[in-house]
Amino acid sequence: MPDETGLPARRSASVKITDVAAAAGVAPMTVSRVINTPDRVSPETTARVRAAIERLGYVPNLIAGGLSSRKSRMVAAVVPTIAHPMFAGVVQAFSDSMRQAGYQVMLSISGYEDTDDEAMFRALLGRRPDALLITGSAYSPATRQMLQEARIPTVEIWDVSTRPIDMMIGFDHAQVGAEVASFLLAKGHRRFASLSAGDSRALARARGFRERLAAEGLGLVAEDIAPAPSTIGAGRAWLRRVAQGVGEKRCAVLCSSDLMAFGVLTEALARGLAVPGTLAICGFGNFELGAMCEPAITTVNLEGPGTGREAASFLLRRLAGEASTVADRVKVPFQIIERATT
Amino acid sequence: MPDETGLPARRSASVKITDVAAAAGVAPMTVSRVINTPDRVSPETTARVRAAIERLGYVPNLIAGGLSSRKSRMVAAVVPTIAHPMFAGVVQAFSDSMRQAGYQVMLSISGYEDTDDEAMFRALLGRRPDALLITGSAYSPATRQMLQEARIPTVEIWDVSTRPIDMMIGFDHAQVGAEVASFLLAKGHRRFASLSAGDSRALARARGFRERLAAEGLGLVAEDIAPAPSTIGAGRAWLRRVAQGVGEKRCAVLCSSDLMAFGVLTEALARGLAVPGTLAICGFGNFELGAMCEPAITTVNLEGPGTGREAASFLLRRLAGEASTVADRVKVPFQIIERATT
DNA sequence: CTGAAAGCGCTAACAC
DNA sequence: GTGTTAGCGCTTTCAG
Repeated sequence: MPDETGLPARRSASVKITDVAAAAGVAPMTVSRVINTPDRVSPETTARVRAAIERLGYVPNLIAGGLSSRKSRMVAAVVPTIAHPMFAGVVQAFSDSMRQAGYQVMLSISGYEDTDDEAMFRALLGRRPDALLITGSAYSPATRQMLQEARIPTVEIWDVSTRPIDMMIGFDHAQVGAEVASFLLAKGHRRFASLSAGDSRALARARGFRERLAAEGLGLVAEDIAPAPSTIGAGRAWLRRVAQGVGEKRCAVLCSSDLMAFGVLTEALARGLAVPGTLAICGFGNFELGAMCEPAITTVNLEGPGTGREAASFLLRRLAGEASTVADRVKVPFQIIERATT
Repeated sequence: MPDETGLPARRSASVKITDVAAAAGVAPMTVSRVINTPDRVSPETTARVRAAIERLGYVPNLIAGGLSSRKSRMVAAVVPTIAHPMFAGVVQAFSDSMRQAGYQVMLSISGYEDTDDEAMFRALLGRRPDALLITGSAYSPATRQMLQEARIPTVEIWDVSTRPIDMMIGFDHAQVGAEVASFLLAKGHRRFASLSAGDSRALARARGFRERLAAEGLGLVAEDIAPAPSTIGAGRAWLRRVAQGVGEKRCAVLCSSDLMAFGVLTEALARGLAVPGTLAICGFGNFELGAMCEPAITTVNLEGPGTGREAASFLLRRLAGEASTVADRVKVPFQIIERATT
């Protein structure tokens, strides 16, 4: 008799391990072994079970398995955006590495606004990820406590300024700003401007930049903030607004990203400002765009994909049972790449 | 007596519903109700339970709950890359919409190579997502069957050329190519070239372009393929290679994306080729870059975020119990946006 | 090498 | 409005 759907011999709504076991004439536990520890099952049994799995189209319920073994084989990743090449690269590399090791990534895009991070992390931790990747450190004390009590390997990337929850891969954003300032000073610049995105790390770079200049007794011709994340449009719009003041004499500007820098560059060329003659421009992030445009943009290199891979390897090592070491707190090196805009 | 860790009065390794129930003096089921259906519990009880939850730092195990209720409240999303603004936009919008509705996104970045899609989908479906977003349609028959047997709402985006598994939001890539050809013909062009990324959909656009021109008795001066995904660098490298042939007489080129188009544009300007005088360029995707660079690039607009949001709303509607309708097969409109490079 | 029993942490279904 | 019972589909543990 055909079932309700009218389809002939339809497979059961969801094939489970007991169905496979019955079909293969073994205990459910043996099916489980064939899947998870095949070397502990005889070749003949394995073959029979495999055939049954194939025939029934069995897809093991990892949720049920995870509940039992207390391992979800999922990891959570939190980034502010993936619209930026930097974070897209981090997420892509991280996700590749984790997937190869059998982990599935739950992605949370947190945005830059301070929305309810506690609710977000609660939703994440409720799914019992085996490990956690977090970008930055703008969480509340309550959230911090929740993360610590989750007692899972956690790596924070993209910053080093706070006491870490667990592991950390990042760098000092203020230091980047300061080093760019030093670099530009060494090139003979004396007039400066800064265009920053409104997120805490971009602002830290702008601050480092400003303070290093202040130490030389120099101020900024313009110091502006655009909503995060930084965009090409924000760069163009900014220069359109400040071109009069900034463009009247040789000036060097630090931008929050190569995207913004490209916007400033494009607007400068459209206005006939010489780059780097009248306006020197430094970006951040070393995106393909900055390397490929004309003139190519001086920037700060950071290895997003490298960070993603390293974060994965930190977590995987911990998941494999290795203890925490001091080396789990890594300062990512960065380099200023001088190109044609300075 | 302190526990093994030596920490004073440390909270249990993991607080569970029975702990909260005991602390509040109620049954576990009542705790569950306070969390999931608060209106069915008296205010006093709710208050007591809430206090216990707070005090113990209870984070409900959604995995266990999901196993019981057969709802994981997770959705899987598969995209070839997130390094491209188009897919980054789709994923970001999709993930926002789903998260607002209480769903967590499991992201799988499949790449463009034909790796083992069956293994990937098996890993995904094993986590029993409540719904599925898939980009494109390059899966094997076995995978297709697996997806159908999962019997969960599924939406395929970014293409319409195949018979869908379930819902679909996309457009005909060959048609896009053909319409760009018509557009360029109408502008008086008679010499053409095409630079395509090597993925099936970009190739379909290139084919549509070629065939529409062939119908007019016109061939292509150059027709090249670069590895997917398309990049700025590939665009520059291509023109460097073919500049002699392509640049000797007025020519119009179709690129797989605005990124590639920007690469071609930049190389053209660097070589002193007039754009659009000598070389006309059309991109695809309507990325910010193409709109903001000088000269701005003619492109095909597609609303990535809109697609992501619509995909989410399709799935959510289905998850809310609404039946499938014909309107679940949507052809996304696209428009040629004429800017300065044609 | 294989199996049986017990239970992971929660919720559906049914009492009361 | 609240509690009890019986699983969800798998793996752990212990026997053989």
